[in-house]
Amino acid sequence: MSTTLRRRLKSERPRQLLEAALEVFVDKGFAAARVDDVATHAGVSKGTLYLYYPGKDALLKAVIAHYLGNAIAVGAEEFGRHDGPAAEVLCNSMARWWWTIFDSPASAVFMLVVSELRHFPEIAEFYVHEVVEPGQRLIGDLLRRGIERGEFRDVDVNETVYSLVLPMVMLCLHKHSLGACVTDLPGVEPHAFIRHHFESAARALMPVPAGPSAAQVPPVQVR
Amino acid sequence: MSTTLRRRLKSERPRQLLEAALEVFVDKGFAAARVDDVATHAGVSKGTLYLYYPGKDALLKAVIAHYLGNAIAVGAEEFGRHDGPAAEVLCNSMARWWWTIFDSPASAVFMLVVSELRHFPEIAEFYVHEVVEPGQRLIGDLLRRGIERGEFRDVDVNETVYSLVLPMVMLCLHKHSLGACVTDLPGVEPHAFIRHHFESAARALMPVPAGPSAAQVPPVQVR
Amino acid sequence: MSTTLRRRLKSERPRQLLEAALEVFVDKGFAAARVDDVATHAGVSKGTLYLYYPGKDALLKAVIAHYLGNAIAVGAEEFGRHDGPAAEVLCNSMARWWWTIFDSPASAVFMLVVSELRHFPEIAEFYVHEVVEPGQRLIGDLLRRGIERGEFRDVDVNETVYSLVLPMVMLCLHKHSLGACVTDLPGVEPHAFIRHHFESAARALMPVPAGPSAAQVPPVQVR
Amino acid sequence: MSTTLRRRLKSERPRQLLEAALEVFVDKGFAAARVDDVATHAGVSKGTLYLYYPGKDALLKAVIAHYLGNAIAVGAEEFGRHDGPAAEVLCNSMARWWWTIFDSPASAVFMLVVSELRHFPEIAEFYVHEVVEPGQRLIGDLLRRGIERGEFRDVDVNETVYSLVLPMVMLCLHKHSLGACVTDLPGVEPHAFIRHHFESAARALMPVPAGPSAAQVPPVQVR
DNA sequence: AATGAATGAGGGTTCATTCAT
DNA sequence: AATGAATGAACCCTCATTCAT
Repeated sequence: MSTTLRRRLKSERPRQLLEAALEVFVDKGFAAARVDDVATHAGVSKGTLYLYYPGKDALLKAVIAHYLGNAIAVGAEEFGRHDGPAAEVLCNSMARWWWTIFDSPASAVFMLVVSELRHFPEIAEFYVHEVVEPGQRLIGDLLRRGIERGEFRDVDVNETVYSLVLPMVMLCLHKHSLGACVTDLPGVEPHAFIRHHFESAARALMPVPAGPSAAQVPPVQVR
Repeated sequence: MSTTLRRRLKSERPRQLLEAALEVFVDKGFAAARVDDVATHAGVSKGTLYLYYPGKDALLKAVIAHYLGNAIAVGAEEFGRHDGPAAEVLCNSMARWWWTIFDSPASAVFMLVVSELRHFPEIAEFYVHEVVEPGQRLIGDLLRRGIERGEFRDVDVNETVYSLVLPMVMLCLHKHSLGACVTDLPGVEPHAFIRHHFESAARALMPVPAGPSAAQVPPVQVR
Repeated sequence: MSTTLRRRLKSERPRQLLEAALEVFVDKGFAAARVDDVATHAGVSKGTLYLYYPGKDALLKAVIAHYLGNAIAVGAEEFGRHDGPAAEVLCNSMARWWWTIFDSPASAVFMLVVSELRHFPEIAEFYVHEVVEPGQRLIGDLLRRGIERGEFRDVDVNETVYSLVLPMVMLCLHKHSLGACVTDLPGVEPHAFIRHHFESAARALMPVPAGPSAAQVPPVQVR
Repeated sequence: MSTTLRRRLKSERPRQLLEAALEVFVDKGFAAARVDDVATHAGVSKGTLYLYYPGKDALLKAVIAHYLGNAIAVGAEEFGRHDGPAAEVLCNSMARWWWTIFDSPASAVFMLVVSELRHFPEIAEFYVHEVVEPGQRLIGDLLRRGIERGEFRDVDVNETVYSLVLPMVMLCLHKHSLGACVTDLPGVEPHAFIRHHFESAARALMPVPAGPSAAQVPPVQVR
C-alpha cells in the first residue's frame, strides 16, 4: 500500500488536514498562515479543504480540539496505572505524561492556544472546560490524596496545580518559539528540565521535617 | 499654548505609539493588528506613525526593545539593594522585581516575544542577547553565591534559572491570554502565584537536612 | 456551453490583459495607471490579474515583450519577400512594414519604451537586444547591399539606420501623444508622412549624379 | 558671493525649483517623482515649494513653459542672422539651433511633453500654440522661401517641416531614455546624427537635375 | 518667507472564500 | 469528491497637500 494510495483514502483527509494545519499555523502564526499552504502541506487543493472545514477559524478550533481533546483522559489513565505514594505518581506518571506531550506534535498546540485564545472565545471556552478544569481536577485530586495521607505538605492545591502545569506549558511554548530558533542556550535541555521540574516540585511538597531548618525559607515579601 | 501642546505631543509621539502598539498587538495579535488601529489608539493618523517608524515590523521590534531593553538592569539594581542571604534576595528582591514586571505593561511583551520570535530573527537575537543571557547571568550569580555559601543545595544552576524564570514568563502570558478572557479560574490569582512560586522555589533549594527525609523524593522516571 | 465560455476566456486571459494593459498604460501613463483599471478593461477582477502576472511591473514588461517580441522578425520576412533593388525594398517592404506597425496597437508600445526605459533596466536590456540590435542589423544589411551594388551613396550605415528609424518611432510617439489630443495639425497626416519620409530617405541615398549639382548641399556648420 | 548666499536669494527660487523639477521629473517620470525630491534638489523644504507653485501639476506646466517658452524666438533670431541661400540657413542656422537645444537641459522637456501631453490638456494647448505652430511657421517660411527661389524642390512644406523636426525631437527623447542607460550603441552619436540629418534633409530638398537619374527613386508603395 | 509635522485619500498586493466544472 | 480559477474586501504603505509656528 503506497503512500500515494494512503494519501487518497478519504477517511484520512481530516487527520491529514489537521496535521498540516498545526504545522503551518505554528510555523507562520495563525493569522499569517495561508489556507493554501495548509492544503498544499496536506496534499490536497484549497477547495478540498473547504469540503472538510467551513473556514480557517473552524480549522484552528478543530486542530486544538483534536490534539487537546483527550490529553486529560490520557493523563488520567496514566495516573490510574500507578497507585503508589503520591510523590511517585507525580514523579513517574505525571512526568511521563508531560514527557510524552512535549515530544509529540501536541506540544505545538499550546502555542496556538496561548496566541489565539483571546481572539476566539470558543477556543477559550473549550480550553477551560475540556482541558483546564479537568486537568485541575485530575492533578488536584492527586495532591489532595497526598496531603490527606500526609505525604505532602498542606499546600494550596489550586496554586500548586498551576505551579506544576504552567512551567510545562511554558516548556512547550519555548520549544516552538525560541527553541525553534536558537539551540545553544544552556539550561533548557527540555528533558532535563522536566526531570528537574518534577523533582523540585516534589521536593517543595515534602513535609517539613521538624526542627529549625523550616525557618530557612523566608516569607516572600514583595511590598 | 498650542505651541506647547504640539511640542509636548511631538516629543511624546514615540512613546505614545509604542504604548498603543503594545496594546493593539497583544489585543489582536501582531499579524491581525491594523497599523491604523495603532495610530488611532495613539491619537494620531496612520501617516504620522510612518514618520516615526518605517513600518509595522519595525514598530514591533521597537516595542519589544523599549519594554524589555532595561528589564534586566532594573533587576540587577533590585538585587544589588539587598545583600542578605541568597534565599532572602530570591524571595524579596527577585520576587518584587517580577511582581513589578507582572503588574506593568511589560508583562504583555512576553506575549509578543513568544508569538513572533520565530518570524523575526532580529527579535530572537535581541531577546537572547539582551534579555535571556544577561538574565541568566544575573540570576545564575545569585544561585551560585547561595550554593557557595551553603545556603542552597548544589543544583544545576542553569536549569534552576529556567525553573525560576519560565513560570514567571508563563504567568505573564497567562495574564494576556486566558487571564484576559476568564477571571474565575481558581488558583491563578497571580500575586498569590508569585508568592507561592518563589516560596516553593526557595524551599526546593534548601539544603536537605540530614536524616531519612531526603529519601522521600523519588527519582523522576519517565522511561 | 459555459464550460466552453470559461475555457475560451481562460486561455485568452493573458492576451486580454496585455491588450488592456497597453491601452491603460498609454492612456494614463504607467505610473499613474491603476491595476484595477487594467483588470476592469480586460473584463476581470483585480485579483485575477495577479493570477497571470506577478505585479504591475511584470505586466509592463510583458506588454512590451509581447508587442515588440517579433516585430523585427516580421520585418525580416517582409524584406525577404522582395529581392529587387535596395531602393525598392526600402520604399516598398520597409515602408509597408512600418505602415503596419504604425496602424497596429504596437505603435503605442514605443510610448511605453521611451517613457519607462530609464526606470526598468530589464526593459532597456530587452529593447536593446531584441529590437534595436536586430533591427540595426536588418536595415543595415539592406543599406550595405545597396551601397555595394552602387545603388546607394556610400553613407555611414549606422547613422542612416537611425535616420530611417527614429522618425518612424517618433511618429508612433506622436500618434499617442499630441496626435491623440489635437487632430487638426497640418503636415502630420501620418501615412502621408510615412510616404514622404521614405521617399526623402531614398532620395538622400541616391548616388550623386556627376556634375556641379553635387556642390549644392552645404556642409552642416554648427560651430 | 558664496553658493550658499546665492542659494538664499529669493529671486532665484523659482528658477532653482524649475531646474530641480526638470531633473527629477525626467529622472523618475512625472507621476513617480516626489515633490519632496524636487524641493530637496532645489535646496528648500517641501513647504517652500508650495509658496511658489500651487501644486505638482502647476510645477510641471511651469517647467515646460519655462524651457520651451522662447525656444522658437531663439530660432527665429538665429535664422535672421543669416540671409544666404535657404540650404545654408538650414544647414547652419537651423542645425546650430537644434545643436544648442540638444546640448541644453531643454532637451529633457521634450520627454515631459511627449509623456504627459495626454494627461494635461493645458500642456497640449501651450505646446501647440507656443511651440508647434510658431515653429511650423518659422521653418515653413524658410522652406517656402527656398522653393520660391528655386533652391528647393517643390515639396509639401508642412510634411517637410515635420521631417526636419520630428527626428530632432526624437533625438532629445533618445538622449533621456535609452541614451541615459546604454552608451555603446553605434550610430547615434548625437552630434554626428544632427549633421547627418540636416545634410540628408538638404540633399532630399535639392532640385532634381534633369536626366534619367530622377527615375531612380521608386514611389513608396505600402499597399 | 520658511519650515516640517501631520494628514488621509489612494493604490498595489494578498488571500479567504466561492463555485462552475 | 475534487479542483483551481475567480473574486473583492482588507491592509500596508506612499505622498501630495495643508497649516501652525
